[in-house]
Amino acid sequence: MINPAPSPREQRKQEKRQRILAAAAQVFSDNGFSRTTMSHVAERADVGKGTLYEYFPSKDDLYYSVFQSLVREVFAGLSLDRERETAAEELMELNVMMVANMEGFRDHYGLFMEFWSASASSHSRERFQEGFRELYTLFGDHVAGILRKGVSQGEFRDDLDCGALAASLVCAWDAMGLQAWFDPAFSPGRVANEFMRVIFRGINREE
Amino acid sequence: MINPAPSPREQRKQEKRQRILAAAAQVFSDNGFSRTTMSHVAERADVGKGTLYEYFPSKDDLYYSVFQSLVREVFAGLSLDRERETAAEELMELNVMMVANMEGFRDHYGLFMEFWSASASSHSRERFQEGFRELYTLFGDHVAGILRKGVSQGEFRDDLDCGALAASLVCAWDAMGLQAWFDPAFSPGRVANEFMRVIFRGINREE
DNA sequence: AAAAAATGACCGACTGGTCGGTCAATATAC
DNA sequence: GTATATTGACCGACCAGTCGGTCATTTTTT
Repeated sequence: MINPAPSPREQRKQEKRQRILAAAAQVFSDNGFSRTTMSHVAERADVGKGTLYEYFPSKDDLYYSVFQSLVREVFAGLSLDRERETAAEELMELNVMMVANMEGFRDHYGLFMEFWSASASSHSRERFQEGFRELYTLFGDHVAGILRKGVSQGEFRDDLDCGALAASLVCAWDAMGLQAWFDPAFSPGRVANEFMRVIFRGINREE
Repeated sequence: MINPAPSPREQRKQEKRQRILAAAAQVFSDNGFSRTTMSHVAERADVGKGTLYEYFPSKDDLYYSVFQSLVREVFAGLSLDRERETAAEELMELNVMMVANMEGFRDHYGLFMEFWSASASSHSRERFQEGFRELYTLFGDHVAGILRKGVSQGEFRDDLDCGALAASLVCAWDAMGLQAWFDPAFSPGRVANEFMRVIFRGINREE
């Protein structure tokens, strides 16, 4: 153990922090950044307004913390370490996880949208941009890695631009989630599957 | 002539309306909705604050008008009516136009992001959602139409789910623009071309 | 064609309300 | 009893939207 021992005091503090974070996520998600007030968050978290400021220095910081915790949650929902025999299997499994994630995070898409737009114009846009860039490059690199593995194992054609293709896959998945949020009739599962079918036919080496 | 004659007064009014709209687009784009003040817009448009309210009933309305005018501009940048011999040609030409649009609108992506998020949580989310849905279904239907044409002409495989595939193409293009905005190193041209190459291999009937 | 009258575009000081953040008072933990 | 945590009343910066008044332009009158 590196961490000595969480004093009960410290522990309660962490719990309260989490409670505030959860309440904030909820309220931000329902009302958007500028229409949520700190009092509202406090009420939802069942603490006094002043207490919020014991845990987070400002509204902006609270917002950013919600962002961070959601990003972490997204990563947690994706297990990127499971290795499979073939690259195709890995890619397919990734697709399944993405679709599951899209459906699981449907409620949070409003939040994500605002985070995007925060990274465009918010007061603390740099932090958000940085966070997103990290997310995308990490994920994109992972996908590119799978593609390269497939190429070197002779599963996929060897004339692929793996970096570019990985980027476009990430884009497509990303935007499907967005569409699904927009349009209740949109079925990410159906669209993603048809999409992957075509992609596979496009990248597989013909025998 | 149906329109009788634009009195010089009326004409100047229209011009000023445009000037305000342009200034507002600029300021909203730079600062985001909630951080732009009407005074700021007025200053940028070089009119008095009260004048704004002669042309637009409220800040929300002004914002929505900027949205509308930008959507119109996007459509104008796309010529969807040009017919080509083959569906493949049409699709490729669409790709070229999309890439051109991504590059042309790079400066406006910040605005678009906020519009998205406005359609999530803004006070007038219904209007924005409606606008976006219209945009996407129109465009998606167009792409689906091209795919169906290709199928019936025997260019493309006949087992395609054209609706789903069209939706995923639209998603991919959409998100590429977004990525390009995020990451200056991202080359939409390169990514989109590689992407289309794979897609074509995936949808073409093998001989 | 010149003067008078009418119009409506234009303006910015002002108001009413909102909300992030503070801090003195209070409660709780140890 | 002291330290730590919590609270909500309070402050003041900020801003959308209003309104009474000004003035350039157009229309009507003479």
